[in-house]
Amino acid sequence: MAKNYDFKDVEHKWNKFWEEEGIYLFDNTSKKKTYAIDTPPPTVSGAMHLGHAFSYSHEDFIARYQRMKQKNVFFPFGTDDNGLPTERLVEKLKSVKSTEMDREKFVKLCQDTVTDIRPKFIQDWKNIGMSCNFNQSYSTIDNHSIKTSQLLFIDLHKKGLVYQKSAPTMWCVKCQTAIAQAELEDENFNSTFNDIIFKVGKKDLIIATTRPELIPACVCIYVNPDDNRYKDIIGKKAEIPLFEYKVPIFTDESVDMQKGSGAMMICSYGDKYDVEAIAKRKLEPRVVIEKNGILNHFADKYKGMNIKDARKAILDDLEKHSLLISKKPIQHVVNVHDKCGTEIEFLSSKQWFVKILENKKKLIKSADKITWYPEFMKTRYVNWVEALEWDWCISRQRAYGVPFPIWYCNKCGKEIFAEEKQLPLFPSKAKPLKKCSCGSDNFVAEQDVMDTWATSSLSPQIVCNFINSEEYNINFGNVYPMSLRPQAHDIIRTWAFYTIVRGLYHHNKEPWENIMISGHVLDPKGKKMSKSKGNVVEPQKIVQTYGADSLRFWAANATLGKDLSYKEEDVKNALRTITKLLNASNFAFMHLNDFKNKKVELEIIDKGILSKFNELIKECTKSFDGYEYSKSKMLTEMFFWSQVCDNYLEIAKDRLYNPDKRGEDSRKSAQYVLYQLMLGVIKLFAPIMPYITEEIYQSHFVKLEKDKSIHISKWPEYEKNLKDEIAEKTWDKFVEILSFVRQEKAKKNVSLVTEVKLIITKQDKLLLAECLDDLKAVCKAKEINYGDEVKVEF
RNA sequence: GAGCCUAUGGCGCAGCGGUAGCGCAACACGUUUACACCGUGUAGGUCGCCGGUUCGAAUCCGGCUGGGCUCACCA
Repeated sequence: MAKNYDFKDVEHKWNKFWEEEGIYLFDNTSKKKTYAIDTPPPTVSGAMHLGHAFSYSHEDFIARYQRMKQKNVFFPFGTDDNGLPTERLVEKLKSVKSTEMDREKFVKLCQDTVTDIRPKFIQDWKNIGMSCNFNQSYSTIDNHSIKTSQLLFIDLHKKGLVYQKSAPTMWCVKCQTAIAQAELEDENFNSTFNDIIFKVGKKDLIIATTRPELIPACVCIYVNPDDNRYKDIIGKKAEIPLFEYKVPIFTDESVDMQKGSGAMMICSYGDKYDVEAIAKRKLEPRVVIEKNGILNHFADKYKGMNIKDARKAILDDLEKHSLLISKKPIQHVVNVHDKCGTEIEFLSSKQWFVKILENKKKLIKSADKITWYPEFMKTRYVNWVEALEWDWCISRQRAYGVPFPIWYCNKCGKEIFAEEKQLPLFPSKAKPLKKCSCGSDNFVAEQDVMDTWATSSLSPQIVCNFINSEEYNINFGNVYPMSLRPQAHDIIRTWAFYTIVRGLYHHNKEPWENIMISGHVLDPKGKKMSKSKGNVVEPQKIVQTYGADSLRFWAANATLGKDLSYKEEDVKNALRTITKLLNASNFAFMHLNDFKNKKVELEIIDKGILSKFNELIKECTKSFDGYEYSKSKMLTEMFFWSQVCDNYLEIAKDRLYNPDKRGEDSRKSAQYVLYQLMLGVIKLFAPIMPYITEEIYQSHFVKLEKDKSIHISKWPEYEKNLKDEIAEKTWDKFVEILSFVRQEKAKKNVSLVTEVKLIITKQDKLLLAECLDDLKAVCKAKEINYGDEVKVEF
């Protein structure tokens, strides 16, 4: 059987069984304690990647462990399938451009596409053995989620925690939407640092810039008040090269005299510094870049060019007019949009913001009310919150997302919020229930949609059924706050942070008791996996080749929060353990035909290993309770391999095969221990390797155990009265002598079945008095004699 | 520039105050009635460097160096 273990068949068989039998269903009528997991909804794409397989395995270990601890595990599954990532996916799959399409048609296309690919995408999660409540799966754009998101947006408004403001905001000219600080990424670019001549009267004022295309956006010049070079021009006006208008020259202490020429142009808007300077001086901005990245009338003859072309044209013209002194090549780091890699701009636009900055302290305090695994990840959260400089911009000028439940009065401009009974709502297809206070009933719908994070940050409210829709039948207050948020570390600043914000703002309570952070998967050399490097490993291929248990067994090697290098060898190794489990249980049940699970008088050596196994249970339970599944896995693996297989099975053989010689009682004792050890080991492995453990459980144990599946059976419990120090000591000494004999035989290059004479000390004899027959048999000793030291004679 | 993590046999990792462990790889031997997808054994590390605390440090503290992640700067 072992040789032909067909994991594909086995995995398929048990997946079907679990689903049909409803093994993982969440029972909301149960009196058991609930353990609720705030599962990350993965962004729908073509396929699951290895990083997903890695961290979702980790959370499934915990879910399965808690289920075996007889908790009522609530383990919902959702997908995140709207917003920019989805739009980009649809554009790619369908070869369309949202900006060139009718919005309604594009939205429909998005819905259809996602509906189409979602089942196959979710199948990847089922294939790695996730024990989620797939029957209760949600999407962040289904009606339930839209309603939750809109209702809680209105709640934010009622509480004064959200505001609309027209201000310079971070903007992506490619995606043509505002973005939030959390969506910034750094990228290194080659550029030039250009020294350009501005005229002040007849004098030359040199200004260094990397962004010459923003010269027509310049509204003033800054120099440091202590900078002697520029004392004489302060208060005068500088003439803008090529564009022939003048701007004032101000002093400001924030100017770094060492940088560039010490004089800088303030443009609308080059960066956050510009935004602040223009606001501080109350200057009239000249916003030269339009939302699509094209320069406007402020750019005169460069109007209609994109940023890159304008930069080149302006530099060329400056050079022609001898206004460009130098063009030094530099490499500098620029903020780009994480979704498309485009350099971000600052454009003035009207956006919705959730207040963050005024509540930083409270948000930081929240970190202490949640237990972080591992603890140092809390620091990342705290650092991020401390460093925040912008409120959370949640509006996006995109097509496919949760709409804002808002209209504006065409007469007086007042904003009208939808009423709760209207939700979920598409404002363009509905009207406010009442007239505007100005008497008008002419409204225009808000066109923007919400950022996906504005909805996925409500995953606890969505899955715990805050709004009480029929699709979910969970009482919110009973499940919220949830027990655990599992996620990877890259989204602490987004998902974890935003979920905490929403928890505090809506319920004045942190959303979960615990948060468990996984690391990332690296390639065998410890480098990030990326398509461009060609070092990407697909989890479904691993599942095909080595099985889901092997993939999971490998993933269980990772300690929390730490990255792990992927090595195929390690996955292969998992298969070894699976085979070993099969062989060992086959051996055990060869000898358990007549076994009735009844307690019998145990031999001392059997008491010894049971006592040790009892300690293992204690350690594994402790590890799992602290989310250290890797420790539990390692300890179980070591115990199974070296104590159970290498030693106990060998020791027990004589009694199992020769009851006539050794006595029926000694065989019964071995049977009992064999049964307990094998059952215990597969239970300890069950959260990690659900298929092979179920296979063994169902082929052998289910006859005597009452549980329908190992995954709802009881996690082994530490039993105080099994502790037997003398028996353990006996076991240790026994194994020590056995190892010594093996060593001696290896030295002589003889087979382990070679018969020998064994000499042990009188002290050892005392300790081993009750198991000398076992020792004799397993060492193939013709006789055991006593001397001053342990010896083997051939 | 700042914060966090990290440095342990060839490789991947555990250990986190009591004189180094696991898996892979290597080597030798062994077919032994669960298993050659095997067994037994051997070899291989003064735990990055310097200092401190301690009876005692891979383990705690400080500094340095290297690696990684994150944030900031970005005229």
